[in-house]
Amino acid sequence: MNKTLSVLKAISDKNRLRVFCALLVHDELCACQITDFLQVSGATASRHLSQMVTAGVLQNRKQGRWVYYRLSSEDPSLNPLFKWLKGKLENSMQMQQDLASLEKILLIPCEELSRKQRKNGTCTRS
Amino acid sequence: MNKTLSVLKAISDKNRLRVFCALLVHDELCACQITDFLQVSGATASRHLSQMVTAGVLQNRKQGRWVYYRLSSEDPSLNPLFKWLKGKLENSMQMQQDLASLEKILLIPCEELSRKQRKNGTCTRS
DNA sequence: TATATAATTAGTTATTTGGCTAAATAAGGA
DNA sequence: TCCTTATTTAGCCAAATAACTAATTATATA
Repeated sequence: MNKTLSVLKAISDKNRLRVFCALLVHDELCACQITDFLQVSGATASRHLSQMVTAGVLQNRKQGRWVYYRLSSEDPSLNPLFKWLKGKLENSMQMQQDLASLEKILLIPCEELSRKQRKNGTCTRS
Repeated sequence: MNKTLSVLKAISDKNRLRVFCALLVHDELCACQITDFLQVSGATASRHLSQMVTAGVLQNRKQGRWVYYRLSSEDPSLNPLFKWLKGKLENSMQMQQDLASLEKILLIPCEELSRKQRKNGTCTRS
């Protein structure tokens, strides 16, 4: 039960659920892209992401200085849950808006995103 | 998305998930039985239950002074989630223990359960 | 009608959670 | 090697949450 609870907690926060949705569509996103997308500090994004990894919802890989996140394929028993969430969320307004803003973010190279984040101290969409 | 979030929040607390599990097996339980089962004050149980009703996970019916709760059948789109949870949880240790203690609770008439709860002020299993 | 009582709501308190900044870590390039 | 920099961790604070007791509401029955 505790394992299941941590999975549920990992997706029952708005920002974490938004990340989950984003990864339903774009199978891999960099930490800096997720930070820009959520409009929170890098530290906050990082904490959300690591909670999701710990719960087994996401997995990550490091490539140079960048860390890329994707939905975990480790535990196939989560698939029905993922599928259900996809059905529930794919037509939500929030998700539509998020996907639109992601399109723009994905046009910007990671170096530039990170530079902007460093400069702004905290989240301010240019 | 907010609707889905409130469903997820409704089941991502340990005590609420325990209630959910109990109702997977016993399709209807009285508030006083749930209170005894969770070993919390009646007020606390009541708040958990009403949160689950508000989220659309449970429904209730009043019969005299007693209120009976069951899983909601209002929104069939929740069924896949319920089914998934059932599969994940039915073999958990916690659920086994909970079902065992429920068996004992169900032998006691509601009047007596409530009297005990009133007397004890707060939760203490006899 | 008055009393007893099951459940809920109000009000309080302690804990948890989510956000921030600053410091630490890890990796690439001069 | 030393510097830059993407991410994570540590430490702090405010808001949300879950627990309790006490007060209220709603229902049955004497």
